[in-house]
Amino acid sequence: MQGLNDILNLDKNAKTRFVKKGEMLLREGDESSLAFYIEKGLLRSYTIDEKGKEHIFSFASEGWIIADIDSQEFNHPAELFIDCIEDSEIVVFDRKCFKLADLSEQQLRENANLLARRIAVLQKRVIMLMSVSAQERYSTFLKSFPKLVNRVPQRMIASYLGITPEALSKIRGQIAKGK
Amino acid sequence: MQGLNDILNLDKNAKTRFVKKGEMLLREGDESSLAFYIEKGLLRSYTIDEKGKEHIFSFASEGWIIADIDSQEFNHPAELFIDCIEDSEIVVFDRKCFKLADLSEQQLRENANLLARRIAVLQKRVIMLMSVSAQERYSTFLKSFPKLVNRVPQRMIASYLGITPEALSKIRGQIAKGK
DNA sequence: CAAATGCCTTAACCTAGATTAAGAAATGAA
DNA sequence: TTCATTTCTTAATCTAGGTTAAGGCATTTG
Repeated sequence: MQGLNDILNLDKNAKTRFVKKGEMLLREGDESSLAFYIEKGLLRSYTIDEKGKEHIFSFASEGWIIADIDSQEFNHPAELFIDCIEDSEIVVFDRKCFKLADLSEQQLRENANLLARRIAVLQKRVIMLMSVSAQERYSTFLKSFPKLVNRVPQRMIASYLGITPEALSKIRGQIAKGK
Repeated sequence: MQGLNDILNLDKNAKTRFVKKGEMLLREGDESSLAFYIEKGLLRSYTIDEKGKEHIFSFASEGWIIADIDSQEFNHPAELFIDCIEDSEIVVFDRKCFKLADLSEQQLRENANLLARRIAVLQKRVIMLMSVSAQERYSTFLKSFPKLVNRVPQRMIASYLGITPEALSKIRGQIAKGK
């Protein structure tokens, strides 16, 4: 994962901000190339469909970056909302800086690393969504993000897994009484 | 999309190969950092689950690159199989070269571009898999890849969409008789 | 503190898509 | 060409997970 120092090198204007639970940092439709490095706390990115239902695309806690890379890369307005699940301390920086001609080789390499890791996560996620049951997806989530489980509300975990809170509750019940 | 010239610059050992329909280029478990640029033809990458069922992760036709970026980035054995849907002409190159210290800034920038675009595709795919019906996913596929529709067998399109061939056939039937 | 709002669970019912099966059409090999 | 194999379709049945609804806990907020 890309660290804070790297970001401060990439964008000299990066600023630390303290944000409150529920505070919205990016809205669908925004023309923004901002990204957020989480110093402390927990954020999420998500879409809202025509029926008003939220679909969580990612969580990001300490040491992670959250942004709408898709729309930024193609200069589209944001598809994702980003807001805070906990009061958080974040570093706000501009991903436009990642494209500037005056980046060093070292910085370019770090950027490529960041992107490659994100691809890895997404590749796994797509394969999971296509091939395994909700129960297995939940088990995998528990193994992959053990520290998030107690910080993220159930309904958001359900949304991340692509199921309803009711379905997750049922699955948890089944696991509790020994499968 | 990264072009052929860029690849030849990145890996001087890149070689053109003519491969037959059905020919397997990468197997799950392989320790390989090969990637394939498609000059002409059509390849696919996919997993096979415990029940022996195939799940297609991606197609790649003229001008595209196909590889198991996840396992390559983390030096894991391959999770994906890659084989040919049509007789194809491809350029085989080694993604290890993308990490070497002597790449030019220009080449690093092209690599970052390639990765960012892949992220964009995957972000859209994850959101689709989580939030829209099989029928809508098929419609989106038709719009996104109109040239592939007649070259890829239905059952593979179904697999890419995360549904069974029977379900896709039913959907096509419904669309044919005016929704 | 109490009221209010959200969060989690349970349970009854419903539906999209899976499974199974079988026949028709296309493809390929000899 | 013929036979065999794979692909596509249709239809009957089944099931994971969605929907709706209602009650019990938490946690905000005044």
